[in-house]
Amino acid sequence: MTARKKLENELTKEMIIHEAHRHFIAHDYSKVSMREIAKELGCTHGAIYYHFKNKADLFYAVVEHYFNELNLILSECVFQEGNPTEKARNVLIEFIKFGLDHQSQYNYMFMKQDEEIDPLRQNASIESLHQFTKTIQKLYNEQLPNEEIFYIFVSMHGFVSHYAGRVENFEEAREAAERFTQYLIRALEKY
Amino acid sequence: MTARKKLENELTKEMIIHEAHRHFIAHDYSKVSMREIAKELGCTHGAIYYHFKNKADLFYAVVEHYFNELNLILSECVFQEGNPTEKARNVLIEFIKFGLDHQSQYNYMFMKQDEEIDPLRQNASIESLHQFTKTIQKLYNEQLPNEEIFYIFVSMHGFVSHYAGRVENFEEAREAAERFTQYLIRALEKY
DNA sequence: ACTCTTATTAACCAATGGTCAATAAGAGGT
DNA sequence: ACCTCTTATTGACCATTGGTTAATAAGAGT
Repeated sequence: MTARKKLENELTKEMIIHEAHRHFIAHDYSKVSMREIAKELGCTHGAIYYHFKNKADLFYAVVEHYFNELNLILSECVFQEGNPTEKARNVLIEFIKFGLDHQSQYNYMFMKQDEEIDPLRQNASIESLHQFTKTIQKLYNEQLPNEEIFYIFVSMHGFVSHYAGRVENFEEAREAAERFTQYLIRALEKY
Repeated sequence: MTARKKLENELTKEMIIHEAHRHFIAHDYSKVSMREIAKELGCTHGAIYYHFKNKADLFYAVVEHYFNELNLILSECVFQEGNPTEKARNVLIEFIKFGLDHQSQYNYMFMKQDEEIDPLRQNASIESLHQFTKTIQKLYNEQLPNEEIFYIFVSMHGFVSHYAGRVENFEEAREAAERFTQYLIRALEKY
């Protein structure tokens, strides 16, 4: 059976995700309504429910992209120039940069605890921690205790979640982030 | 003018806060409705709006108590037995304990970024950070750079917000918390 | 008795997430 | 051309929500 030809203005999941994304980066989950999104897509909100089972489902489809993006960023840090220390610090910086440049997403990826959303997101967020640990281990020839890396992760997470909402983007917290990552790496290497 | 005698079943702010508190510790802010609270108080939700200008206002009245409690806990740590290092670590432990034993509240006190709530809470949360800094400084004879203490605060905050939702209470994370605080103090004293 | 203030109700509003029967319209077979 | 199957979409509908407001009840002071 050949795939049915899309009508002129037929809705696709991608179109919906794209539009939803625009709204979720601008406003909190609870402030974004399915009707708003539908309006801008030129359809009724009922149509969205044909493609996504509910609001949380649509939201997760949006956030999933960000997990992929973050994992990519982290894994690419290894191939940049510099010694292990510099590279490791860069991993931290990039993580923080991601967190502060995509605050709403970060919020949902790592912070928000909401039954409505959580089951879907749990795995992806653990996966990201794994990715982070693996990356750092590689830089230090697997010599560090995983626990020590976990401490770094947790602390870095604290930095992001503290500055989120207080600054608009990473740039505004760059200096603080640089000092903080220096502090973290120092602690790591003094171990 | 003598204060008007309360009717038999007249509503008081305290009654409302008490009932609201019961709901907010059990469910997320967005899941708690003014009508639920009113129902259990035996009044209509309109009556609550006479005492509190809106839901966020009521919520903050609930959370305010927790800021006071936390500040009290932190300030009392100084008077316990032990050397400065032990005392300092105890401050961290107590902070984490508070965070993990009152997760929903902690969430709103330090994490949630919501225009609806934020303006009210901003000051109190900064105040808590001040309290923390002052306490630690006192223990180390004002010898530390404030920035270093801030790093500890941020990291500790990261620990709490990572474990929140993953454990039920402080007890379940006690061992991890003890190792983590050791790590933090070590980093602080090696400065 | 009258007035003032305080507290509460009940009806109302606009908005929300979600459901569903009805329907439009392409695809395939006859 | 006609019928049928499937897919996509509408629009009416529902319960629930935060919030507003006119009406009202009732104690206090004069």
